[in-house]
Amino acid sequence: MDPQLSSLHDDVLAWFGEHRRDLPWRGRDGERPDPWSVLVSEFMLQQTPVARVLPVFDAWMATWPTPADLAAATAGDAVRAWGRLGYPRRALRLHAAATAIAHQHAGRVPDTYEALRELPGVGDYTAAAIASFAYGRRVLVLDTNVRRVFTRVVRGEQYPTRSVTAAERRLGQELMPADRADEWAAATMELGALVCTARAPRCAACPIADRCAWRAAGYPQGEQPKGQTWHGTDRQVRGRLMAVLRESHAPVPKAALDAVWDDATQRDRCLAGLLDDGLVELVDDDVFALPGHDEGR
DNA sequence: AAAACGTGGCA
DNA sequence: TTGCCAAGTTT
Repeated sequence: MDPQLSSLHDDVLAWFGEHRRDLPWRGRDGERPDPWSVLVSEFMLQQTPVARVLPVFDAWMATWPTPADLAAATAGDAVRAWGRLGYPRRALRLHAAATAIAHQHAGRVPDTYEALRELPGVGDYTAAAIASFAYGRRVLVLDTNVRRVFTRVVRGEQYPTRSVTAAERRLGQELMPADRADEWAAATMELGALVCTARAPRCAACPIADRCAWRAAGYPQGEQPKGQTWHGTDRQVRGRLMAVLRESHAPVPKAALDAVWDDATQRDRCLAGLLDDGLVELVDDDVFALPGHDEGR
């Protein structure tokens, strides 16, 4: 084993041992976490900060402690419980994943990357994360935190590219330790989340600052991909429409939805999009609700 | 393969 | 106040 690599592992893992956050989806004192908890948390954490996930996660697991419990609920119940986490299609896909697990996997969360990857809403990152954290498999977990850490430490650049490159995967594989790969994944993610942050990295607290290529190069500023616009977009309109549906337990007349946005063309396009996505159902003439509102009564 | 897809906190 | 950013996936 390359001694430099070995000491890199040691330093990062030692730092993790001291600064690891005690999050509810993580196992206690060396024990593996519940795979369902890992899966639910990973869905919620897609593009959403830990602090906002915590309360919703707790309520979710109390309501649906197993995949079969969620599968027995309606999709609308899932969307409503999702609350204001954002990207409500994730709630729909989590519900669909639970249904697939209940019916095609005997209620057990799959334990291989390949099987996980088949579940709705589970992409490369999420499949790797569940396989690693829940089952200890030695798979490469590349999230935005890990990518940023590797890009800075090894490549000497401030920001990773928009999408994962083959070179990045190669590097990630080379850096991955033979043992405790799951701990390495969690540690490098945590380092990116707590120290090697996007905006104001806390290099003074970094266990590997002495070998960081970006730091050694004098922190050259990189080009940032252009940010997303928000005001006036369909996403904003969809968000407002969903908020009305979510907060009402009774079906909603179209007039109530019309009130959230002036531009009728855009508003109707967005409502049609939500219907198409399966986030909204037409329950009567000009009356709408979250999906499956009248099932199981 | 670029673009769509929510939300709220923080600088 | 505006813009950035957060454990991505899908089409």
